[in-house]
Parts: sequence; structure tokens; C-alpha cells
Amino acid sequence: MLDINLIVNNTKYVHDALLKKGFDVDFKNVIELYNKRKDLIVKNDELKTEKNKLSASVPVVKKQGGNIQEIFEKVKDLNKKIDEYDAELKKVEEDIRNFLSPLPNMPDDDLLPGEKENNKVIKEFGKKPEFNFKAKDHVELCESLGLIDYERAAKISGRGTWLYTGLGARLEWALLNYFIDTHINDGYKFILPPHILNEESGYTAGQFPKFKQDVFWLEGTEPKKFILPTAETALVNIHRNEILKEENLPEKLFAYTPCYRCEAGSYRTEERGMIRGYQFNKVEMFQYATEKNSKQSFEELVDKACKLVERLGLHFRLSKLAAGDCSHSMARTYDVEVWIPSMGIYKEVSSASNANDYQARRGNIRYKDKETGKIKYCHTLNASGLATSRVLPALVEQCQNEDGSVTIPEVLRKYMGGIEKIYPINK
RNA sequence: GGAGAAGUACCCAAGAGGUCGAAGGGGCUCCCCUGCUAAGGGAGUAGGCUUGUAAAAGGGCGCGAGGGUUCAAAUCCCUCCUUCUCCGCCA
Repeated sequence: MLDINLIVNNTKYVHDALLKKGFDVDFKNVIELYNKRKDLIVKNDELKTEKNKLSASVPVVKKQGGNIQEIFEKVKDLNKKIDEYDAELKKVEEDIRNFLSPLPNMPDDDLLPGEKENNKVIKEFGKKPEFNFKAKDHVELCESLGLIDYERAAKISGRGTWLYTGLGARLEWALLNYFIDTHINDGYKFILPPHILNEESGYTAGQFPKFKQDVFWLEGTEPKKFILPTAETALVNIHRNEILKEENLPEKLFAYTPCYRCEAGSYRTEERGMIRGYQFNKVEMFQYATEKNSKQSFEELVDKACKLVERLGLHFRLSKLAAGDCSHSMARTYDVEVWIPSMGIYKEVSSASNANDYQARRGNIRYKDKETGKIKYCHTLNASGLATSRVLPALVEQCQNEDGSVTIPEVLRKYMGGIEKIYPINK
């Protein structure tokens, strides 16, 4: 949620910022509503003051034997007007909210406007692996190594799903354990949240109203509930409607959950295998920060995401996204993109973002400033750390050998009983 | 799923229609006393949103949430949420 005061006082700035995200917003109406709201409050409060005074005088007048009925009538008249103002005020505030809530976050000043074409690669890590044999793609490799069973997954669930089998499941679990252990060592608190969330949680995260179509809704729940599309949705809501202490910030969390997404009609032929699915595993990092330290938190999250991939020995790059390619709720996003040799492209394995106070405003998540004692909105940040469904394909493809085997990265071996290589199974 | 009980400030808790922003503790801050500690004594400290203003003063709203009754609601009524206890059902 954007700050209405900023919109009123600095309209052009906000307008131009949103323009970078491709939103040309006319604020004239909200500003009018905003002024109308103030006007109503002032007038209404005057009436309420009068009413309160009259009401409070009743016991006194009664004692003195004065005319109470007269006061009752006066207050009744006042109440009529107050009710009218209250109703009008409620409507105006609802209108303001309805206007603001679908608007995206403002991008940070240093972001380039526009979409993907303006993303900038900041850094490349490692080198593209060169194969002096015919390299296989991950779908073929996973099948020949017995890691993934797509056909039976389709049978029991449907397309867009897969079954980790045997060493495939162990490899997946090893990745998750590797991520989890790393975060614990870095002092992040491990959270296992519920996967079924209420609608307000989606709203606070900024995913609703925009992405209501993209999550799975449960039937028969009242009030309505949905299955989380990312652990971020749960994590950002932990402190909803709370005032945190500055000395406890930044609060660093991480969670493991599967992510459930409708992704309706988004399949492309290139996205075979597990590049895009209805359910994938992800470890998510999250920080509640102050406005002062959120930049530092962001750097830390980006660095952590990079290190995770780096220690797997994979070739990848880090990109700074242009304003229009940042998530709806985010002021700034860097993507960690891993090289998928068969596709000849880089695919996102981590998206590190700073929402600034956008989500905090929606969820009323605040902290008390130690020095001034003032209440301020938190900054919220998240970064995948990491999503396995892109890492595993990259890993098997980048680490494949001529004999069809795949070498397990060093850091994962302790989670896999010391296995160094996975060999093709004989059918 | 059924039946009960409860939700008041940082915490515990009083309050049962009018002067209640809300007693009393605890905590916290400062001071005194004791060689130090434990203990004791004194004083202070009550949130948040909003309006208003140069800043203030002042005002409005807040006792789980939302409605209602009333001239007047923490207090009465309704709905919902949450927590606890008991019973049932089920992995």
C-alpha cells in the first residue's frame, strides 16, 4: 500500500515512480477524496464534542432538577447528523482504500524503467560448462538416472507435477537440508508455517487482489482459505498488526514449504520437466527490518542466495531487475539465475526483494524507533534460498558426465550418505 | 462436530449503564536507606489511530472484531474471531 500522504504531498514523484512500472495513474480523484475525508472528520468531530458535552451534563442537570428531556432531544438531533457523516466517511475511506490497494509498490529511484529488456546483469559466477559429448537435458537425465517419474505423477495427479523417486528424492532432500543448515548457521530462525492461509494474509503480502486467480482456493471453507504460493505469504503475516521493538530488528527468518501455484495457461514448450509446476519446494528467507537497515538486509539476502548456488559449483548470474519486471509489491528485486544448458538460458532460482514499507502498510506491521519513540512501518524483505525445482535441473545438466552419470556437488554429499555420483539405471 | 468459560493497557487484574483513559498490583524510570546483595521506603510512568497546529494546546475514536439498544455502553443485546475445559469423531 502506498502512503496517501506522500501521494497528496508529492504527487508527481509517485506518479513518475509508478510510470516506471508501467502504471500511468491519475491521482486527482483520491486527492479529492482525501481532502473530503479530512473535511468530514473535522465537521463530525465538532458535532461529537457537542454531543459528549451534553451527555456528560445529564447526571448534573438531573441532580439540580433541570430539564433532561430537552438535552435528550438535542442529542438525538445531533446523532442524526453524526450518523450521516459517519456513513459518508466510511464510504470515502473505503473508496480511498479501493483505489490504493491494487496499485503496485514504487520502484527504488535507481531502477531503470521498463520490462525484462532493461534488466541488468550485475555479475556472473563460474563458467558455462562445455561438453565434448552430446549433453542431455534434465528431463532425460532425471529419467535415465531414476530420479523423477513424470508419467506416474501425471497418473496420480495430472500434468505439471512430478514424483521424486529414490535418489531423486534424496537429492531433493539433500538440497533442502543444505539450504536449511546454511541458514541456521547464519543465525536465521527456522519456521514451518501452515500452508493454508486466510485471505487477509494474501492481501498483506500484496498478492491480492492482483493474483487471486493464481493460487489454489479451498472449497467449503468459510471464511475462504487458500494454499500458499510461497512461504513469503506466511512469513510476512507473522507480525501483522504488531508493533515490534527496534532492538529486535532485523528479525531474520526462513521457512521451508512447498509452493502451490495455479500458473494457469502459462506452460511453454520450452518449460518441460520441473521448470514450471503446480507444486515445487522452496526454502524462503525473510527479514523484518527498519527503514535504516533494510538496504543492508537486502545486500545480505542477495549475498546469501548467491553463495548457496556458488557452493554447489553451478554457473549462474545475478541480475538487477528493471522496475517493470519487479514483483508487484516490491521496490527492488535482484534475480539469481542459474544456467540451464539444454535450454541455453538462465532461469531464476532466487528472487531477492525489498518491499520497503509497502507490505508493512498493508499488514500494519510497525516498530518503535528507539531514539525518537515514534512508531514507524517496518521494511520487509524476502529472498528464495532457494527454489529446488530450478536448481535440480541445472545441477544434473551442469554436472553430467559423458557416461551419463551425474556428479553430486561436494556440499551435498554428506546429506546423501557420501554418494559422489549417480549412474544411469538399467531398464 | 457438541457443551460450557473467558478475552480490559507491557503482564496480572478490578469494573456490572453516566465525572472511566479506566482502581489495585507487578514491571519500568528516578530518588532514599542499608558496607555490597536480598529486602524496604518515596516519587514518577499508561497505548494506538486520527484531527488540529509553525510547534503546542485542544478535539474525536479506542476495553478481541463488527453491528445494535440507549440521551449516555468496558458494562445490556446480536453476529463473528481467538483461547481454555469437557464430550464426540478421526488420522
